[in-house]
Amino acid sequence: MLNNYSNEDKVLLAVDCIIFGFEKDQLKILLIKRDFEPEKGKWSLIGGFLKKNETLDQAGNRVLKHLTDYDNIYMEQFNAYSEVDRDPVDRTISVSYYALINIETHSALEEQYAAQWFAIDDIPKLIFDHDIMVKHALNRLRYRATHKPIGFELLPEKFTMKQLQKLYESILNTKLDKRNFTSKINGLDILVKLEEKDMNSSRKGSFLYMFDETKYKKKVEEGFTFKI
Amino acid sequence: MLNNYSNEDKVLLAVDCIIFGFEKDQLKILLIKRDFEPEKGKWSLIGGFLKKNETLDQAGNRVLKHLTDYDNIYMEQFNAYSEVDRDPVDRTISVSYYALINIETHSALEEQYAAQWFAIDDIPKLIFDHDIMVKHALNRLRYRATHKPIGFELLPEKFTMKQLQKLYESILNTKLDKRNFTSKINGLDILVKLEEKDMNSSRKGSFLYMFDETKYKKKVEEGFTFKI
DNA sequence: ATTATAAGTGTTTATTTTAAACTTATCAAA
DNA sequence: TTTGATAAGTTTAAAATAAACACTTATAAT
Repeated sequence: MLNNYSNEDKVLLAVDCIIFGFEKDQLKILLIKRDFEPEKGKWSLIGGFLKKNETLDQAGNRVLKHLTDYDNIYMEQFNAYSEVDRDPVDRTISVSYYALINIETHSALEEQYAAQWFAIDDIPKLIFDHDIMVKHALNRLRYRATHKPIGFELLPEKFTMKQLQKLYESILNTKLDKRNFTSKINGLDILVKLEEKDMNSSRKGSFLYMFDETKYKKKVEEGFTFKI
Repeated sequence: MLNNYSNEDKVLLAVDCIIFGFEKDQLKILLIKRDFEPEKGKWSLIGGFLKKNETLDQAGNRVLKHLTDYDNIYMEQFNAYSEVDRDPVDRTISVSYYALINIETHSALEEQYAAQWFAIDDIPKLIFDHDIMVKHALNRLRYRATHKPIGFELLPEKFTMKQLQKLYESILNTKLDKRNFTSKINGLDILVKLEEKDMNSSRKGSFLYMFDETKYKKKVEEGFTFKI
């Protein structure tokens, strides 16, 4: 028997990232205009090739750091795509990640890379199989939102209860009852209510909240079922 | 800009399968004795390399067909493993699948391949990162069992309510109350109760059931939450 | 002072889940 | 043929959770 794998086929391995953000009460994803052929000028996910000496997680982080200049963005791997002709240039298998980022603090290099945020219900046609990746990423994010707290990575540091509700509504694609939502979230005991109010959206003003990071992360560990 | 990917690194892509079966009231996985170096003679998952002209799903099916001589085994991809040194021979990324099979009807070629079924709480040390793959596969199977009906692919055609309960218990690693379990399962409306009884386990005999395949598959589509 | 607006808050009902134990069918042995 | 042993089969009540639902309040602008 062989003790090497020299007869096996090698392939290119790409990492593609669905970058979720939340802005103006809308869930959005970040896309770039592809700047090389084929499909140059078409909208595309952010991606890159795995290098010899890095893990997939590292490749994903590298790709995101390049674009956003931030390290340690929250990412989760979710599926590998392997249709033989998915990339017309060369046989490429893609492992996809979704990432959650705070749009305000990561405004960074969007212009430089011809990147643009698109509301989730207004996504243009994407290259290759990227459309289906986005669909799967959204499903995964929905699952995430109903089994672990969400928002820490997506919302600004201080946010209103309404913003949090809108975040859930846009992820779950549904309307929620304000009273039920509030008591469910308060029941999780992951928020800190501040004295401060946001006076932009009403005369009365709405109290701002922050996540209690320790409690939040503990709940992420534990998991639960958030019934919508 | 380049319109090819000639500067990118290519890697080997493997598919590894965690094959679940259910026998003697126990959830089991099928392992083989690796017959080449390195780690020759050690227990290992069933796997193989992705070929140039097949998808990952096809590679998984090919690997399983080779071992069990069956096509169209139920499989689900669940994670890619990419630690740089995970395989000492060459850089290899593994995409893992779990498969569900009916041990009785797939007894097939196990001996020929030095394959052996191991109860899930009695798994030997495995090569490389296969231990962690098994752990993740079990988590995924647990999730599967609490969100879609399970059993069709794992149980014999006719089975008792107790067998089904034992299946759930071994997947979820918990004890369930017989009365609550029965009414929950009956509530799903996916079983057909036969006139026939299995007289092996008691004097009274226990009724045999089959899955109503149409209803079962419909529920698999829909999904639900099975609270344990 | 009045008005307009979004924020904030509680209770009741319906549904789901959990807990919990006795009866029944059958075979084997007396 | 009666009796005993064994696992199969069944139901209800209490508790917890989720869903439905509408009025009051704080504030800025007029």
